[in-house]
Amino acid sequence: MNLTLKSVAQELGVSTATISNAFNKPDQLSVKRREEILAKCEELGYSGPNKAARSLRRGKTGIIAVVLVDSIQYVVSDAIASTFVKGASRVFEEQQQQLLLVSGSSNDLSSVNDFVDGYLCYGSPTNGNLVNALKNSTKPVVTVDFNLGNFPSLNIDNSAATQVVAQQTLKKGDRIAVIGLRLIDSPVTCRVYDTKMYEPEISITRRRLQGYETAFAAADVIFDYDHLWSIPENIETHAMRAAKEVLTISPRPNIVYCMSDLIALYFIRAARDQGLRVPEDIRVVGFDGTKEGQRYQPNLTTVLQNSEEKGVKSAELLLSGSAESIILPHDVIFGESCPKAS
Amino acid sequence: MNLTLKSVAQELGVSTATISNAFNKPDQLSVKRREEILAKCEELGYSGPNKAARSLRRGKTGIIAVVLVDSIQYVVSDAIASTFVKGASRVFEEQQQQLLLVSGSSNDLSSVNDFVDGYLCYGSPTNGNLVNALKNSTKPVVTVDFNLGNFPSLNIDNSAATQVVAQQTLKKGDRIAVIGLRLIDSPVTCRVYDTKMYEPEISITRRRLQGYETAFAAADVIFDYDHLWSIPENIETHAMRAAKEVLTISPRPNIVYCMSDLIALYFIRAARDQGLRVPEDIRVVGFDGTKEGQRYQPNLTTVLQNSEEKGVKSAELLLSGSAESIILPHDVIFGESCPKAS
DNA sequence: CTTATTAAGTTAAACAATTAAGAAAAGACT
DNA sequence: AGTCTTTTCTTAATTGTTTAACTTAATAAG
Repeated sequence: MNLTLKSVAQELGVSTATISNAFNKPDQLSVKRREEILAKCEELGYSGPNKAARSLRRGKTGIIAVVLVDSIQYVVSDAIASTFVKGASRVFEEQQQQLLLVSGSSNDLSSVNDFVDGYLCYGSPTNGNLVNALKNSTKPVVTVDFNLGNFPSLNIDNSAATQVVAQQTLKKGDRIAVIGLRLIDSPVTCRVYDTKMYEPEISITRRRLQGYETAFAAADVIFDYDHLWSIPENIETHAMRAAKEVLTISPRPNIVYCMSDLIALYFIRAARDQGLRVPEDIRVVGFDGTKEGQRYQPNLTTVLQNSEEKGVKSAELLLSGSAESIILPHDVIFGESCPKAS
Repeated sequence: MNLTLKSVAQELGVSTATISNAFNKPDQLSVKRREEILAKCEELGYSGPNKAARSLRRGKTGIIAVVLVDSIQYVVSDAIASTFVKGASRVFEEQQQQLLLVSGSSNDLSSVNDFVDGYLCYGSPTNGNLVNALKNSTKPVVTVDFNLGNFPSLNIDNSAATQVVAQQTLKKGDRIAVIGLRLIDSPVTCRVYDTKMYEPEISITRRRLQGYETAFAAADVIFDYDHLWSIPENIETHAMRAAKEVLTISPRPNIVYCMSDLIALYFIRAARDQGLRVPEDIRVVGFDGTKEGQRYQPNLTTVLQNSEEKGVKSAELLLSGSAESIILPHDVIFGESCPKAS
């Protein structure tokens, strides 16, 4: 037989309300009675009110869904994303909230919606169904790295960051290439040309591109989208493919802006495989400020964003119930892969 | 106003049972009526029966807890563990089960127990409270990399693996050191000496040690626990610390068995920092068969275990309800870091 | 034209808690 | 002693479903 409030109440000869209060509202009964009850529960092996029933009645579950726009598999193997989860999970642990990891590829949230108190969404939601599901949510939502309707969000100023980097690295007469990440809705690595890109609202990388473009325009450097690549995932295969394509351009670009450190590192590798020197023959800029990028020889010129802090702040934002959005600061790091232009 | 079965039923002038059946048991009502109902629900924005209420009534939630003995932060940053999660999550996705990641540091499962249908537990449960919580669970449990009571489990034969590796690499007169992982209950890197180690039942690394010892004994090589280190976490800091301590032994060991590839790689780095050659001056053996270990120069002699398959098989085992335990096969790889002894 | 069978719905009792409102007992105050 | 508070506990409604058991209507069989 399963233990319930009712069965325990019977056992003790008190009402179910009293047992419930013993667990939830200690001031509603005498100290002595409360101790009796808790002792008896311990003895019987009753571990407290059933959470499903409680949440049904209360409308709260104590579980927060962390929605990862890319599949769970991706996040678990991606350093940036996993650091984000690390930060968020620390806050939830402190505030006694459980964390439910939800893959954004799952298209709808109906299967978990009733078990969670809110959503912490990370990534770039190129998945329209998911966006709709979130929009229609009656529960609190915080978005990270993208904006959605009036939901509070947490971002760094991506376009300002790339604009500053480009402005301070670009020289007159430079031949530019840009390797972007998820700029267009395609499963393959390719040039962008005139393909319709994701909207800046939704895509951080599109905003990064805007920053570059502003700087390019200000420096009177011509930049066409046939020198712009988009890779679908931040992994070796795609990065290498794009790098090799970039290196076939004639005349060869002498500066490459990459939208992640990972892309930048593989680009350097590809360039060296062809006997090119970085930064002498070709300068390379990254984005993220990963440890790998800083340890590498040459270390990367990049934008440092503190992913763990993103996790922490966004989790706090969600739990606070505040409706404000937050812009986190970032740092521009000048490394050997692309020295600051004087 | 919240939409419920009841409110939708009223709107349509039918009973709640009929609406429920429209969602759960299509054969209990006419096709026409069912379509009417589903259309109306769509129109009203009712997305189906509330899951909390359903689980209260049914006693099933459709959520599986993946319990990570180490903190979530650790797993997310550890390649082996994250590959495991990757495999498991694929199976759950296929079988329409949600995955709830639970940190084993949370000491008890009462906060999630009512929301899950079962537990998939990964790691070495050095946390006694957690072990008790699992033992008392009334829900299905599958353990991976350790055994707990009569619960079905999934393991590779750790002691056989290390025994074979040691047996085929050891030479007469070798001076041995072993760098273990979580062999004792300590937060610091240190020699084991006569400290009480975890039981083999619970600790895969203790079982690995047993394999080594069997081989050492068979080869008539003396091995004392003052040449045995234990590091608390599989990360750079601890690995480096242990490596440096090992390298101070005089006379210096000429073969080191490491209980993970990560430890082995950092050991090689530390040895080279001191001008030593691997394998000429000192031979190094790893464990796990990671990509990094195979790509490195020299590539590692190690034991390959397929973590993703572990995730897949254990998830399937849990969902199948079978009570059998599984021993997965492993491979011994001989690399340049420690050639096979002839 | 009965009678048996099947189909299509309804009723009402769980499921395991929470909580507002009320009752009884105990203490405090005049 | 009588009245007013406060403390302590109980009653009973409520949360959103599922499902066994029942009713009614329609169809098939004899």
